[in-house]
Amino acid sequence: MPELPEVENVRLGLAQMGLVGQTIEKMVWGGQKLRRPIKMSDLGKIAGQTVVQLERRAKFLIWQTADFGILSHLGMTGSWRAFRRSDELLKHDHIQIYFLSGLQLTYHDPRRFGLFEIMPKAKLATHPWLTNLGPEPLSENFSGEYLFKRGRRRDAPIKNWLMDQKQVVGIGNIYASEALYRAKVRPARPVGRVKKVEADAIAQAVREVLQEAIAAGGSTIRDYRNAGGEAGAFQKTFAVYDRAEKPCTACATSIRMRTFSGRSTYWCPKCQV
DNA sequence: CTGAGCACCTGAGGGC
DNA sequence: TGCCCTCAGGTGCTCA
Repeated sequence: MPELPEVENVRLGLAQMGLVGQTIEKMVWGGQKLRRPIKMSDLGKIAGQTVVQLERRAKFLIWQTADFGILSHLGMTGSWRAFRRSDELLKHDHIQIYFLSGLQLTYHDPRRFGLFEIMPKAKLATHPWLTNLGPEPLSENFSGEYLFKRGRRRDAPIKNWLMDQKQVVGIGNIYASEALYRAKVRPARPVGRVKKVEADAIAQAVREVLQEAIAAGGSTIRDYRNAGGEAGAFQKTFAVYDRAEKPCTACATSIRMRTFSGRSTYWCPKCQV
């Protein structure tokens, strides 16, 4: 489900609710494993800890307390919702975090592709989930030049390369198609055959699409909700994603779809070269 | 090493 | 109504 704009909106929402500064009373896990089992012993250690920092890196949410780091990845269908304490649980609610203030956070994830782990703070920096990640697409470290240089002699379709978190993080199936449409480059083009000017256009398009999607509250196809339970709005302005056979908004040509490594991919055969 | 395919899960929606 | 099939915002493993 969530790509960078959705995770960023969850982070913003949690920050606005004042998560930083809240003290954890207890954490409860329902027992169903996500992508990996959650270590029960870790949950007990977190009681009494105060959240001092909330960040996003790639598609991970990172919480820090004085002594611990908490990593959360939403997978395809994960969401955190915040509300005043209540014992009412929905199906697929897996983790509850109770705060002394009365705030409660619940992790909900029907498909259970998400990840959740608590670790001593010192282990955060070297955690395997956070190593081998490419640059943040909205940082200076991601540019057309970076794409052009790193993509040389690579044969993978540019679309797959953009989704590879080792190359650049945060871009998933929706925003890869949307960014390539804006950059006017076909998704099947091998990265190694992307020209420098095109690489510049792609990097710029990635930044624009992600920033606009963040501002629109992310994209909601079915599951995504922010921490307040609200859907995003960026799906209303998709140029190509999920628009197979519909007219291109620029030239009216029928939008084409095919799968790349098992993922549906959309483009305009006339606007994109 | 690279790239492709599949596995991991549940639920929604379409065809019959 | 119900069954069966396909598909879904991700990623990690295996295999050629």
